[in-house]
Order: sequence, then C-alpha cells, then structure tokens
Amino acid sequence: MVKKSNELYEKQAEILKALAHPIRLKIIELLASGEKCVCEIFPAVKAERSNVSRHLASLLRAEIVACRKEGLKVFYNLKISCANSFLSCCEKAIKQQIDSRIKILKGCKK
Amino acid sequence: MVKKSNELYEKQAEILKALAHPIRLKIIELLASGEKCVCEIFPAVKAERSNVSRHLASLLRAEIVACRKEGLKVFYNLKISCANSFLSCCEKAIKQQIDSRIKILKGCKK
DNA sequence: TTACTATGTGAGCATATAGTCACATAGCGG
DNA sequence: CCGCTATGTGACTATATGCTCACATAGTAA
Repeated sequence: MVKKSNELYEKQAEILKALAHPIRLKIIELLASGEKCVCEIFPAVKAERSNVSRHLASLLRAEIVACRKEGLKVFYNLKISCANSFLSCCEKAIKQQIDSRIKILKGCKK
Repeated sequence: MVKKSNELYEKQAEILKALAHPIRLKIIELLASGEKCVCEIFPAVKAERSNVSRHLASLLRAEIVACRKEGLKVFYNLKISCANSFLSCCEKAIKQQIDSRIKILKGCKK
C-alpha cells in the first residue's frame, strides 16, 4: 500500500468539505447540465443571492467549479469531472441506510 | 430529471461532512483493510485517543462505520461500501488540479 | 474487593462556517 | 454623464466544529 502524505488527506478533506452543503450540492447538480450565471443559479437553488455568491466562492476556492465573465454576468461551470459519480455513490449509501432501516421495521412488525 | 427533495441533499451533505476531515479520512482508509479497535486506530492515525473517539462517534452518527464490542475493546468497521471509489475520485480530482498547475508552470518557463 | 485497561463524554476554549444586510464595483444602455 | 443590473464583499451575529483535559464507566484479572 502506498503511504499517503498528510497534505493529500488535507486536500481531500478540503474538497469534501467544499461539497458538504445542501446548497452547494444543488449548485453542482445544476451545473452538471451546463454552465450557468449567478442570476440563474440563485433562483434555482432558492437561496439569497449574496449567500449563493459565497457558496460559489468556496466551490471556486476548492477548484470544484471555474467561472468566466461575459458582460455583466459571471458564468460558472463544473471543473471536477467525477463529481457526479461521487454524488451517486453518496446516494447509494443513503439508500443502503434506508433499506436497512426498513428491514429493521419489518422485523419489528412480525 | 428526477426532482430531488431537500432532505436528500441534506443527508448527502451530512455524509460528505462526516467524511471531510483528514483524521476521519485516515480512519476510513485504515478500516478499508478490515475492522480495527480504537486502541489500534488512534496510534495509526497519530491523534489523541479522546479526539479519535469523537471522530469515530461522528462517523458512527453518519452511519459510515459500525462497531461491535468485544470485552474491553470496541471494533469499528466500514459500512459504506463505496467509500473508496468516493475517495479515489477525490484523489483523481486533486491530481487533475496539480497537473493543470504544472502545465501553467511549464508555460511560464518557455 | 482492588487495580488496571479501553473507551466514551462533559466542560471549556478557539476557530470556522453560514447567513444577512448594507455597501462597493463593473459593465451596460440611454 | 446617469441610472440600472449583476455580482462580490465587509461587518456582524449565531451556530457548529475540533481539540484538550479531566473524569466516568465497563470489563478484566488478581
């Protein structure tokens, strides 16, 4: 097994932390369908404009998204290609958790 | 596209948040090679015993790990099967980031 | 019983994060 | 130039997180 450096764990944790917020997850999912400007993003995720701006800044810091200016607008796009396999894995895990609870419930009814 | 509920995003964020710490990532990687007791985990991740105990508690809360008692010892094991594909995706992303920086550096040298 | 070991947890502190409001700035159209 | 729109950010508050120390508890062994 390859010995990993502390820095790698820290960088990995940083990316995960940047992903770990419901609004940021919504943004990522939205961007998966193509680049969007802030004025499209904040109504879509149903959050304050300035709040979304900050969430975008933290996604930018973690290099999960990139942006480009076009006139007044700033368009954001996904930079981490595997973000979605990431999230579907996460969903799978949640489904597993729910399934096991259902099994427990069924066991109780018996 | 399926409309996801807010609760799903929140649960997903919860799992990601539970993963998003260098010590917890080390624990997860350690557990990938089989169950371990706390007395093995805390020296391996080089952290305070009580601190590791708290990190294990948060992994437990997120249902990322499970545990069983055996005498004095408590053994922890990985519950989320895809945690590793998760993390290798994360590593891939970091590698991409580094590669693009190297390209920029090379461009400067020219 | 007593002493020891493995683990968990309350209390406290320092720091980080999330959200809001108000204001700043940049580009556009007239 | 002015006024408008899209965006970012400083300042503030509230809450969450991470860490440490000390103490509590449960099981073991003598």
